[in-house]
Amino acid sequence: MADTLTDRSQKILEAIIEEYIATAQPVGSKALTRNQGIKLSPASVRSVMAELEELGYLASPHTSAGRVPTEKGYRFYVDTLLHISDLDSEQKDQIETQYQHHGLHMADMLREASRTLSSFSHYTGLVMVPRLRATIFRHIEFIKLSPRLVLAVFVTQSGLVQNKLVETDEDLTPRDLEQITNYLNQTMTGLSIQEVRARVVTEMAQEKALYDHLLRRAFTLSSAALIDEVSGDIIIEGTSHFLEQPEFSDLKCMKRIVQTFEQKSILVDLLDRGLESEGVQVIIGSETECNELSDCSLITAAYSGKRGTLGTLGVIGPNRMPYSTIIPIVDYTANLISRLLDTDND
Amino acid sequence: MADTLTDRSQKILEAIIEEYIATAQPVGSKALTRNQGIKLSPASVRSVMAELEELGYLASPHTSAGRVPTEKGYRFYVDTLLHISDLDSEQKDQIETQYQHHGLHMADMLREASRTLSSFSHYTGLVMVPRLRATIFRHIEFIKLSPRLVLAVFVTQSGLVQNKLVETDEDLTPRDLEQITNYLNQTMTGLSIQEVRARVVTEMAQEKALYDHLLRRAFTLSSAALIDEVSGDIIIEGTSHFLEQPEFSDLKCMKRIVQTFEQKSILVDLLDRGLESEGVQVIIGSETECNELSDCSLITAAYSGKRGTLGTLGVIGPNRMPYSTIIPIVDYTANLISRLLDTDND
DNA sequence: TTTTAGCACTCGCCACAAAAGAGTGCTAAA
DNA sequence: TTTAGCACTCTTTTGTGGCGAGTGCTAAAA
Repeated sequence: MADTLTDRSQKILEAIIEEYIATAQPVGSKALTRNQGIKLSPASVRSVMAELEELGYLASPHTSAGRVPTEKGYRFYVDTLLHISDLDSEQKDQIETQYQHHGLHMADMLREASRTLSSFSHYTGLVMVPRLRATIFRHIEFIKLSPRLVLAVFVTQSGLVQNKLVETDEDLTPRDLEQITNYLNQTMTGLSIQEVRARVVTEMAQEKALYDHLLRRAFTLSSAALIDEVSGDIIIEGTSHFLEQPEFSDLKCMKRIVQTFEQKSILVDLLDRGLESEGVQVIIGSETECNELSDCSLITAAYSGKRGTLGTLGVIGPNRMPYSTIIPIVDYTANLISRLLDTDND
Repeated sequence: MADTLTDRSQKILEAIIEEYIATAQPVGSKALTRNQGIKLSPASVRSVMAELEELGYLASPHTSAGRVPTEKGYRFYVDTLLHISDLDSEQKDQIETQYQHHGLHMADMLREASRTLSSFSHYTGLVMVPRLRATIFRHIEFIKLSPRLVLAVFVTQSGLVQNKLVETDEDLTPRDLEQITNYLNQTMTGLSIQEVRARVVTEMAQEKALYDHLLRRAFTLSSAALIDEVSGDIIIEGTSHFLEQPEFSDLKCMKRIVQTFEQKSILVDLLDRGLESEGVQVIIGSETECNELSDCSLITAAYSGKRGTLGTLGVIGPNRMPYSTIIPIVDYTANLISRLLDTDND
């Protein structure tokens, strides 16, 4: 197929998609000629529309309705038609001020990011909490709570704090713990968690370490403390915006989506995809590879700390999203978070 | 008004409410005589129903529909008609096993409680994270992250771990921090947070403390670390169950409720109410004193640790909830959590 | 006195039909 | 190549009548 659409076809496709995004109604030829700067008669537009439908960019719900973009249509729109403008500085300021009243705590910041994404986009905000494995060791501390119970507090370079309760088989003294703490902090600081883990494993394997009681304990404790959660956590805000979308007025369908959100794991996978990419990613409909989300699209971007990508954040909504306004919001938020993480915990 | 309903009226009211809870349909006189062990003719039932409507226990949506319980009806039902049975041991086991795969971390346990409440009740689970002020000091630790940045890790008797980043105006050495940590842990362990706070305030006010550099620092740091969050946090699970309720098929109304959930603060207030009461509380409809929740009811119970009430948990759903099955679930869960908190962190 | 059967009445719900409206594709003219 | 005209299709809306469920009242039965 000659997939190179003529200039005119592209203009019309763009106009249709934007009209549909704005109204959620199938758009007809007449409506197009009325609203936009399209200088053609409805009849001409119709022939182009028929062509676009033939090529799979549009679909008609039924004979006497207008046209609706297909996923292919959205994809083409996002890839080649869309011109995204920068946020105006007023909006940037507005977003930025949301973070000022918050503390330095990374968790608070990420929650606020999700809220902000949601309230500025009017869709649902998603923020993935950094996977442990993506982080850099900064500090670990073991606190003895009771004879066999130790609280491991682990702080990453980016300021993420993670607690884990560890049961020990021997009664370690505070002095032991202090030594272990000191040892680990001296040797591990600045290493990535992968490196730390690898180190723990190899050193534990070497016999010489096994002779050293202290070291063995240190490695046992730290490996218990640094077990990665199976799946990363995710912060979802603004689910209620989904209830505003006319396309989800069907309660059955609505419920499936909300349940998928509550499960979280699927969203984690989707956000994971954006980890390695630069800039803003758009996942449309069935590209989610999840039946429940086949009418949803995600706009995601990765955020990073001092050393490399930490996680991703974004917005999820119906396919019919105003990409041109939301992409800059996601982009700006990701950059803002990266900036804050860079400077905050110096 | 002679508010003492006759035995027969009560029976009929009970039957109507239970029928309505089961079917979500207005119940008519005929349906009643068919289903239940009511040995009266529809006509007799009708006259009783008219009477109950007169007294405000029932309402009719329109002439040719059956009757629907009013809030007053539900209230009466819950207060005097309801006979709650214990959970059978099978269900108890089922609930209890949910907690076995989870670690010792209190936060995980509370999240699991919310999930369990939701999945066993088929409504929405709510768990309030203990307010700092309701807890007992167990351990505090200050970790130096950078010259002016200290991470305060605070552990309560019940095992709740709370982090706070504190900016200091002077560059404290690890040695300083250790001394401060030791001092606080020696003097404060076992005190309630109120007591700790009071102590910090009074000691800071005494001049003699001000001369002691170490002490002053200790109190400054700890008061910064122990500031109560304005509102407690809350764990909500199973919002999607609301989408199953026929009474909320109106999207507008649905959305208002979900938004209220997202805001959390209103739910926090509602859960707060149960803090001082023994046993299970039921809040019905407008008793929530929140317009958005005027069609919702809450079933809550307080849970406690070694020393006194820590927080509350419960279920929220439509007024038309099967109170008789949910009350035992909430009750049992609250007791279970209390038990786990008592034994876990010895 | 209490309960019940009978009956007229009200009202929402549903199915069906007709009309209205929106949009299309095709064809022929500009 | 573009456009006006037109017949056609299919949804949506509106209206109507009948059905069913349920009620309140009254008079008879227990």
